[in-house]
Amino acid sequence: MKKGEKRKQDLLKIAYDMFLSHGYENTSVDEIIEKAQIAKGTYYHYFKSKEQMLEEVIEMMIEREAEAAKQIIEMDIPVPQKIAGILSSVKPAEAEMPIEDALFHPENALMHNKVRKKLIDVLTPLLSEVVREGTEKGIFECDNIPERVRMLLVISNGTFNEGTFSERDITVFIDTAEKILGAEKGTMSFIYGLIDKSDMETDE
Amino acid sequence: MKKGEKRKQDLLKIAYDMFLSHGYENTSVDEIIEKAQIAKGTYYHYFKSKEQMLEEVIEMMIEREAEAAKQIIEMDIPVPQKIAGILSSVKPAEAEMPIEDALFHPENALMHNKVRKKLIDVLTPLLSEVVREGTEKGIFECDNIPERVRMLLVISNGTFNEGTFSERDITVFIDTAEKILGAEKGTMSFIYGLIDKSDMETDE
DNA sequence: TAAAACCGACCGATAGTCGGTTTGGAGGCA
DNA sequence: TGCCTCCAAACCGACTATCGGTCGGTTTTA
Repeated sequence: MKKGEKRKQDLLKIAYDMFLSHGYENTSVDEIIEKAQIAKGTYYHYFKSKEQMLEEVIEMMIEREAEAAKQIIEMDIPVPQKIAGILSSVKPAEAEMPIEDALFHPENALMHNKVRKKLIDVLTPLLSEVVREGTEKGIFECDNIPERVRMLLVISNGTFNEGTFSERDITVFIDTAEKILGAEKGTMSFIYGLIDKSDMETDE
Repeated sequence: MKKGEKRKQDLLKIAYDMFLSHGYENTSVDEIIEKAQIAKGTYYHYFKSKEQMLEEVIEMMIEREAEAAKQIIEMDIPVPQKIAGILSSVKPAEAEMPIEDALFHPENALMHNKVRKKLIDVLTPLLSEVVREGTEKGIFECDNIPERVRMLLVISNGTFNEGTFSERDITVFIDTAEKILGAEKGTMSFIYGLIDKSDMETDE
């Protein structure tokens, strides 16, 4: 890696950490260059704007998530499990990350949304391939697979990523997923056990 | 209405127009007070910050949408039509508004998302009541109505409000809606005719 | 020796502050 | 009723701090 390339990666890493811990809006370019020990001019030698830097940071995040998804696909596990695994990428499950937590603070809605939107775009084709595999094995029966998959991702995202959710939400989600993909009732019910109950409502 | 209250409403109206036409981020407080012919201090007498003003503007928008939804519910039309009508509130249909158009410009992602998130919260109970009515009439058959309704709103929002969508998306949405609510196949297919094709992909 | 990397003073715009002035209406009083 | 007092709400605009971004120039590197 060339000298400049290394520096750029360092800057991205620093920004990545700061954006997540304090939010994009609350992180100033001055703070970034101060932590990186470089001058303003150097920063703008590598990035044409703060927002363009955000795009690259998001790119980094997406690539990681996509890589994780691809690994799940390669695994020798039942198709429904693969789907559940990838679905967990959109929603922060029991994964190792304090990363995602910060993403939910109201402060950085901008980054939050850019990430999720792109993530859905990236995951749709990957997950579609898995579903197609499932139809061949007779587990699912449906047409328009990419559209259905995207819909699942949108639901998962919109249901489990916005604040809290209830046990019923999980039940309904499983039911809906089965119906969208044309699966036997109960095929996906194991998902219930995978959901991270920590941010679930306890009452009602 | 007291003097001050009137002024505040005027300011909100001005901000509402400007936020929609130029975006929240691209509208400065200076521009607002210039158009309103008041001083900086006066502005901050009514709003503690620009963002807090945005909250109030959004509140205004939500109330209007909710009011429109309530009117649809009161109407003497078949239950599925009511649902389609309210669903159209989340998604800009052939309605009279140049309003919504501006909401989609990438510039004001912030406002866009705040509005949609809140709108879903407000519409969920209203639409749930309609669906309950539908179950009584035997049109739908499902449990956990609020959760299912919210899911429908999330899908509608995530599918038809993010950039472009295809004819297949509509087909799949209708199919999914019927399955989520436990309706006969074809019950909701008239939705197809309601979708504003103007922002639909033409190719593929 | 040229390009890439780097520097930091400077700039314009912007959200928000602050100390002070004006206004209008409620209450006291003749 | 008419007038005065007084206080809070309404209003003012100069000022500040911060921030993203620019620019002309210097140093490093291959």
